[in-house]
Amino acid sequence: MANLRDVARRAGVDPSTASRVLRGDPTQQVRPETRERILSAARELAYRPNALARGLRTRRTDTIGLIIPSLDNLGFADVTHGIQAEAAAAGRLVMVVDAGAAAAPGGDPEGVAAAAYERLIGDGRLDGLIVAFATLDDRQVARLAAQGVPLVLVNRRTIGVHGSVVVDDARGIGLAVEHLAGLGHRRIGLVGLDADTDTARRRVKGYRTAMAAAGLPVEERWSAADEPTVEGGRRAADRLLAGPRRNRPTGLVVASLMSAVGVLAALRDAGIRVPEQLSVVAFNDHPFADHTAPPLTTVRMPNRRMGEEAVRMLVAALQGAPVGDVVVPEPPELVTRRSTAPPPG
Amino acid sequence: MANLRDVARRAGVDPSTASRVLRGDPTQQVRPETRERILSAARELAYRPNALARGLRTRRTDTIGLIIPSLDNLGFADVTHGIQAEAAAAGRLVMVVDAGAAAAPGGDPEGVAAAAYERLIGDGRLDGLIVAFATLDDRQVARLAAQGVPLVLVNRRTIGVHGSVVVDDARGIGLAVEHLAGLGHRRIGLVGLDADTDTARRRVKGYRTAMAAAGLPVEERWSAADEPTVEGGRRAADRLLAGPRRNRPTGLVVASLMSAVGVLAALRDAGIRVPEQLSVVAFNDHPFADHTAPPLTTVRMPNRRMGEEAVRMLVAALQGAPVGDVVVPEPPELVTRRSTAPPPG
DNA sequence: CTGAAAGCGCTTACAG
DNA sequence: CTGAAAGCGCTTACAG
Repeated sequence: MANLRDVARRAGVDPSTASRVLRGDPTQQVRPETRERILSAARELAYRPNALARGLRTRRTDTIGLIIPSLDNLGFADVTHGIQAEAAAAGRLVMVVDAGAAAAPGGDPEGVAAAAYERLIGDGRLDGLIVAFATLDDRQVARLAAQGVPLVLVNRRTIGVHGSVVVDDARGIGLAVEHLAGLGHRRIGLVGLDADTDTARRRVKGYRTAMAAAGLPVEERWSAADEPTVEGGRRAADRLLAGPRRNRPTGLVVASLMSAVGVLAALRDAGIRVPEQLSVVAFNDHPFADHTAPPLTTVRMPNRRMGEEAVRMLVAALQGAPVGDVVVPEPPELVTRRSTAPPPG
Repeated sequence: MANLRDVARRAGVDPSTASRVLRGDPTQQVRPETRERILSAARELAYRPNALARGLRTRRTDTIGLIIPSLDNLGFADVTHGIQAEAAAAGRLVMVVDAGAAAAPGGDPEGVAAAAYERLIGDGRLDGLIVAFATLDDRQVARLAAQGVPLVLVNRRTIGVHGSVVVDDARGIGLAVEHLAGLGHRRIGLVGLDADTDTARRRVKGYRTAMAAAGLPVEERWSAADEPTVEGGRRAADRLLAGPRRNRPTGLVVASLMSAVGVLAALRDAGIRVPEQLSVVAFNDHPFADHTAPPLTTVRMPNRRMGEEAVRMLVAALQGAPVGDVVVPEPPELVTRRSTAPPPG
């Protein structure tokens, strides 16, 4: 593969001149004919600058890292799409670390994420990092940030760490509560997230606020597993069903799409009809919600925007702009499908 | 951030000596006390070798690229898992190019894939490439291979390109046909893949072979869209429903999981009950098949193994081993759920 | 057992 | 307008 010296030789110039032309250096004046010679030499040799050499010299790799607990979380798919698209638009490569997939069977995704960080960041391969790990321990996030690596949090915040993009979780949960209340439900439960993170807390808070605003009593809260998974949702629903039958909620807001699918499955197994006996709304949308049994009513959060915004913020930060803590302004939207109806009786 | 010189200085040795110790160079003898000094200097300084410098020097980056049409194809999720897990186990980073996500809205994923290839490979950031792009044009694949980049194809083959891992597609489709035939179906249709690729062809061939073996007539084949998507499946089913009512198949084998979901949706919209009036089997499995309406009977292909195998082959190739064209030996498995039953009447 | 030198392929002041 | 030099941080023959 041809390198810069080859191009320069063929064009009869010094490598430094070739470099200036090929990089489009705006401060340098180069005679048009020289530039032409260099350009065609490069073309003829199919020259591609070596990213390693360039990165070593410039300390920029035009690559950003994305640390994510699992690519399998459908509620989060749009975030990834937004990140990928915006990165491509900004000419950045993205290196994805799917902690769940990379962890050994039965292994520890957080450990993997941490190790991946160590490797990627310490390595010098990355200009910066997007951390989309809502369940990652705050201290771990703080440690990453402390290393001085440009870092943007997505879908979470941590005290002390600046640079984050979130959606209005409270408003989203609120929409779900309002929807159920509007249908006439009075006993509305929340299947939340166990993790003690800002994101989980904001969803719970949104639930409380909306319930209060609707003049409804805050029902006992059944928490899903630490991870927003189908299994977590299933267990949460099983716990709910094992409880006393009276005063059981007639409507459930589930704080993650994956858990909602598990809730649906548990209810089906228990012979409880949705929505006739119990209504279910999921936080976060995905095309698959059209195809569950029954199709799930969801709150669509502006997740794609969240992903795009995170890339924009990181790229800006790499260029010296101050990072902020933004809430994506695009409002959540209720997507009404078949899993919600007026309460029984 | 500390570099090798810092470590060497602190340990009172030459950088070359520090390098030998830190890399665990087995050919070199180093006095235990020297090695200890170096090791603790590195520890104290939290030294991390710069991957760019090392890669520039050694021409190895321990990173492999993965080009994939879309991370959203649930039928393919296990392939990605296998790749990620095996790469992590082999100490390799993986750079994923999700062509669908990176393409501009309405843009051309194949173009994106090609451009990404150009950039990544020409760049020197990658040691090799896994191409999991069943619909990518054969010529494009051939061109990639011709560049001399170590490359392994996953889930596809191309004449002239050596190094591939596939599953036994024909056997998988055969299992589906046998399942339906065993239930008593005689008119079994195939919703195939449009793409003119080896993979699509092997699935069609599996269908013909299995039908012949069961003594059944080969039904007209309704092709799905080029891409294995929900929409493609929906359109294919609509086309089927628009045809003459008599001789309509009572059982359908759908050559991709995503299309099968679309088929289910179209049938539901048309008021056709599954499985009472029409049975559906999907090629490829995913936990979500438990949650569709109705839950989908599928053929589980050894996709995870396929992904793992691809990484192993690529890593071996990078160490000089010859590449082969392997079919994953693990047999496909029928996962019986609710979308199949004996034919009506 | 360890050091000094060269070089991977770039970019960027510095000259002229 | 263009060239020569230095250096990014490593590794690896080559000496001794």
